[in-house]
Amino acid sequence: MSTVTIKLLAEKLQLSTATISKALCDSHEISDSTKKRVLALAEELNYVPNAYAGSLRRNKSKTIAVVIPEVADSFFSLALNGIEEAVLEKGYHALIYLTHEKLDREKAILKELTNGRVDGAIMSVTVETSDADHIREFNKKLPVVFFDRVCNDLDTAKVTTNDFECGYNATKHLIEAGCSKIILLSISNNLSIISERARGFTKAIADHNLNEADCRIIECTEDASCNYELIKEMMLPDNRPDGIIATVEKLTTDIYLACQQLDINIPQQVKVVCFSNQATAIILSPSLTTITQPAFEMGKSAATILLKSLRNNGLIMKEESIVIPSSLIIRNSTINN
Amino acid sequence: MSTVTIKLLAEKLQLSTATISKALCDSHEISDSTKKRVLALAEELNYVPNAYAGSLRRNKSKTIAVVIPEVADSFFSLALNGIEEAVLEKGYHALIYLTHEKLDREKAILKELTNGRVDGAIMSVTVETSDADHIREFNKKLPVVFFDRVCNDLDTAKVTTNDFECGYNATKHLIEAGCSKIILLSISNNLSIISERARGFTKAIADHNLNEADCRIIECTEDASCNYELIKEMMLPDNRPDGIIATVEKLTTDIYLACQQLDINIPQQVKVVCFSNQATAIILSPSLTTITQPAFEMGKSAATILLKSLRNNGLIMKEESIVIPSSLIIRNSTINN
DNA sequence: ACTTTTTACTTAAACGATTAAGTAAATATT
DNA sequence: AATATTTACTTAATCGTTTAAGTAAAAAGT
Repeated sequence: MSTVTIKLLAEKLQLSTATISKALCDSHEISDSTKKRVLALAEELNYVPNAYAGSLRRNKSKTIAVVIPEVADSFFSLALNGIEEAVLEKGYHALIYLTHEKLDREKAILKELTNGRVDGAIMSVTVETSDADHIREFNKKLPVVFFDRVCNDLDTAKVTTNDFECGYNATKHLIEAGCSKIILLSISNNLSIISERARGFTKAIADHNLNEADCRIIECTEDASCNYELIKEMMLPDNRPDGIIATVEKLTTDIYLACQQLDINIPQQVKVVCFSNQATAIILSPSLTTITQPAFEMGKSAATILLKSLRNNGLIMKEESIVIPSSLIIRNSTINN
Repeated sequence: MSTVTIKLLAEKLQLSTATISKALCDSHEISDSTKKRVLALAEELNYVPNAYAGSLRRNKSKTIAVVIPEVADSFFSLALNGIEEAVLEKGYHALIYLTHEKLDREKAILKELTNGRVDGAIMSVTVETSDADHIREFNKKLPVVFFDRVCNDLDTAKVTTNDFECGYNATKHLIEAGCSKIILLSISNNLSIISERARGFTKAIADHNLNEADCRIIECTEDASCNYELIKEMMLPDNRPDGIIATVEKLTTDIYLACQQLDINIPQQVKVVCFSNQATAIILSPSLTTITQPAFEMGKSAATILLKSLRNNGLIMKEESIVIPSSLIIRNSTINN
């Protein structure tokens, strides 16, 4: 019942460990008959090479790290599925680390990972990540690919979606549906994705000559109950918006609940569009207009880029960066009457 | 810029590697002054111990595997968060593997993992997993903790929720709300959780003297569009149910859509309860009665049990098994009038 | 003052693989 | 037939740690 190693195989076959090792990777130095004997015994004894012995010797772990804020919303869930698919295809392994939006966690994780445990990382930064020193330090040793929430002052491949355009189009869509007092619910202006969406929002407001004072950007917090109160307050009659854009999925519930509570009709009194990948968008009442991100593809692309670079020299071409467009799916929450 | 190893520290301080190693783990064999010098240099040079060298030597990887079907629905997402929390707390690492409900994948994953890569596994089996030989084989070498979808013929710790009761209570709730033709939407009777829920369903039907011919169990498939058609067909006027219990979250959308399409009113014509952890249940129209599982806690408990066993001898007490109850949250989809 | 114990190290083997370098026998070349 | 090359191995070093066993000097015990 002891573990089956190359050494054991060697003993049983009266060969050296070198021969076994070479036979197993089909080296030309080994005769066909020996290869067959080795393979047969390996099969019989259920030999599985020790993962770490090889990693240590070759300084390659065949493992990548996925460092993301949470896996709670559907974006990261779907992205993780995409990552796993790419990783599986190439025989790699994926370690998962959640930062819970804490910069300190992100730093600690990256520092520990420079010890050979992984060959590279895919990450989406926390809301707190404003400077990129810790990532740059990591990146001196190992390749990094960003997806979705990127760090722009780091020169590496990034997989993003067209956040600026989406911010613009969502706003334009609301304006065309008749909105003139539009609010963008943000969560952090640190975040690349949010600031891009906000830029698109602002530009659309300007391009369409809306009163800029009526179109504000409101920062929400990490605390769901706070957000609910914030949104309710925002919806008080005196300066109520007629359009809302939520930059993150989880605000959907707060918005719908607040409107229910205050007896405000969507879409008649306020139109709503959310950046969201929720499957339930279609069965909400009214069904929710969303900007749906290509989450799965983004995860898969990021992993593919990283793995490709690992096949070469571990150098990542910034030019590998890719923008995969999201789609505005118009449903009843923004349709007139 | 070369990697900082114990050997390098040893050279710089004119000490042996053994001394460095011992100093770093605060061994009593090393003087305080030496320890200080070592720690200081290690800090200065940003020494991080090579993960695999240690793993190889001690035959411990400080890594566990999470083997689950998908990470698409909110149950597994939340569970993964719980697992990550426990793993983080103990300084472990988590590798994630998705089986995509394929038994072959599950087998291949488990086989590869017997090579020292992980110290144990947490798993929730696929719908195809009817016999447990491959898991038993794995379990001969390494500890396994099941959560949610368990294998009952394996003698190890299991973290489950009270599926039987929940099946019973959901059914009872529908009966008390006036339903008499209740349908349970299943996905596979292989699955421990589903068969338990179905047992509860059947018992409640019997206990309340409902006509058993009117209360069927219908198997859905992996294919979402099929399920939609299936549900639509089921809702045709001739033998339409007045109550539906969905054993998995993803069926929610199909049910609501089918009812919208066929202009069937929930809850007046049909009452619906779903096993679901979706945050949006509350804003559906009507809001959805759910059996909400303690997903986060289940994941965390499973990880905690595994890690605890690893601290000891890697032996898992079946007695560590724990059942964490779900809650029936009654909302408008099952309320009369 | 002598032995014993403790302190603070070092030496060297080990974990399980890979691989450069060496070697003896078989085969090919001239 | 003598030399060169190829084949099919083996030996031994290596990756970066940990740890059992060894050791010399200092401290303690008698």
